[in-house]
Amino acid sequence: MLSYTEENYLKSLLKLTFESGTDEAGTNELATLLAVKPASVSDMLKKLKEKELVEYEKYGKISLTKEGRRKAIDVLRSHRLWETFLYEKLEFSWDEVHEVAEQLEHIQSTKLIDKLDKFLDFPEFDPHGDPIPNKDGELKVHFKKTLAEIDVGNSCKMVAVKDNSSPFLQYVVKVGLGINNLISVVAKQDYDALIVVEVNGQRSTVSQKFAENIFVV
Amino acid sequence: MLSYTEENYLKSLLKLTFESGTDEAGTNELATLLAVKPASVSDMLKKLKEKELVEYEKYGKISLTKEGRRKAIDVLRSHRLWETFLYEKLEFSWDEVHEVAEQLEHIQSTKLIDKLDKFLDFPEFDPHGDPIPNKDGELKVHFKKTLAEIDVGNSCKMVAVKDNSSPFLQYVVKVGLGINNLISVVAKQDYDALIVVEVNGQRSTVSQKFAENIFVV
DNA sequence: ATAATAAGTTAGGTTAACCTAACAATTAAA
DNA sequence: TTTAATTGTTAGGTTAACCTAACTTATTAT
Repeated sequence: MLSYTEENYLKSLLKLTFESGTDEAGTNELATLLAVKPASVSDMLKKLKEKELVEYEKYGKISLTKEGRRKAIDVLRSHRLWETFLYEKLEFSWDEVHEVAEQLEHIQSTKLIDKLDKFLDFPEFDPHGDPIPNKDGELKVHFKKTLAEIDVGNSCKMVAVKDNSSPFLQYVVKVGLGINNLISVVAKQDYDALIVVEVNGQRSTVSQKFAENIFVV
Repeated sequence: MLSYTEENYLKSLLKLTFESGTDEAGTNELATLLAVKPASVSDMLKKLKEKELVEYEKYGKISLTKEGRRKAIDVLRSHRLWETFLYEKLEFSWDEVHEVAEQLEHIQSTKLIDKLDKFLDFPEFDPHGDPIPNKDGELKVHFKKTLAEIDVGNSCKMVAVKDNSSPFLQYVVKVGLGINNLISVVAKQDYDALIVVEVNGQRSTVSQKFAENIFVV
């Protein structure tokens, strides 16, 4: 049985891996997200490593084990189901659900979560549009936006690719893109759906098709 | 803001006062109910006294202050509303609701509880028949059984009276009854609804009307 | 390649809530 | 009313999760 705090560490670790697109995270990052000092994170990592929920070596990167990831996904599932409940059944507003769900997500009862899931008719997305993992820990979609959905003048960070084929990946590199790069959308041609982006000062023109295969946050 | 643990102490104290019919409790009693050692209770009582949630002097009886009682009632309200929710909406069985409600009752959000209350259409009783305090901390009924509902051969403990008039109270004393007395129901006459009870070895015959004004547990 | 900066760890300390063991006060029984 | 049993308190210790301050390792920039 995990403590409230351990669950929060795992959940935050999962969040960081989602956001970075890699499956690794650092101590400071995690400390910031949890609003805790890095020293506390070092402490907790020892415990989580003992329990085989994370993998890491001193001064190395942190990643979730299969079991750790599963536990984290269960917390996420719980959180998003509660958000959905608060929004749909109790008429909480969009911005109020998170805070209360932060507490509710730690209630220990698999039965409760599964019954809640059924009561809500097995929703696939929470009020923020984020996917809700199912009973088996499966998420339908990991990232909600593609580069194609970013409006002119806005920026975003590349997080993953949809298409893993070599030709595509080679093209990505050529444009100067890579995981964690910041992308600014400079202009869009409505007529032929071309998009002008800027990455590290380098401008490139890409197609709609290309942009739909780049996941961003 | 009270901790999870402080809330449990207050809740248990309220429970003891309900059960004993007085508004006082002892350290050992409380320790047993909380599954904790008496020494821990002594520790906590200091803290609760500091916060003006309980009144007590060393080696004396413990009682809730007005504020402490109010907090305890809010926890009770939360607990019973959650039990109702689990039973009515999530199809939990009668015996499963308590354990999960023990956790849910500590979620900190007045808004959540009030919205839940509304969602359930302001129920007055939980699945066990216990009254649910309203938003202002008012309970409709404090005790669910009267002496009239006890079957022949069973015993119960007197906890309170419904009728506070002098004639009735004098009659109560005459029968040998008082707060905390154990009562055995020896026989019942169906025809004229008379009940034979035994209190401290003393047998008395009382009417249905009388029995309906004695609350028991 | 070395120095400066950032990132991560360790040692030692704090707090809340618990514990045991020893003691003190109260209540009940002889 | 003195003893015995019960009840309650205190002192000192433990654990989880946090902290600060000092240190070590890794990364980045010159």
